[in-house]
Amino acid sequence: MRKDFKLKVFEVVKAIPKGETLSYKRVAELAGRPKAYRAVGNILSRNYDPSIPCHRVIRSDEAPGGYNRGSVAKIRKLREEGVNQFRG
DNA sequence: CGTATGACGTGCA
DNA sequence: GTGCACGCCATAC
Repeated sequence: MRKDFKLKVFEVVKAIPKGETLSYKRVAELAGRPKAYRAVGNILSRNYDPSIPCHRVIRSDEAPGGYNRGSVAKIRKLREEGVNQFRG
């Protein structure tokens, strides 16, 4: 069911280890819909959850993408965790 | 139920 | 290297 995709996305995103980052496409693949990276960002956006490290999810271009709290906060958090500049 | 949107990704000029 | 347009999927209203 498509709904599982959402739950899966949350599981995957929540499974992201500190200091690591996954691209929306990567998450979509792990979630089971390699072509639903579009929905991944959509889900995180429409369903922002404080228990989900969605800030560890970035674009495939190493770009921070967006963030409900502001892209700046996203980058800031990543740097705080150890991600120097999305360049691993 | 049906329509429109979006925190994306890839190709081409 | 940069900018524009299309496609693809699920969610929310």
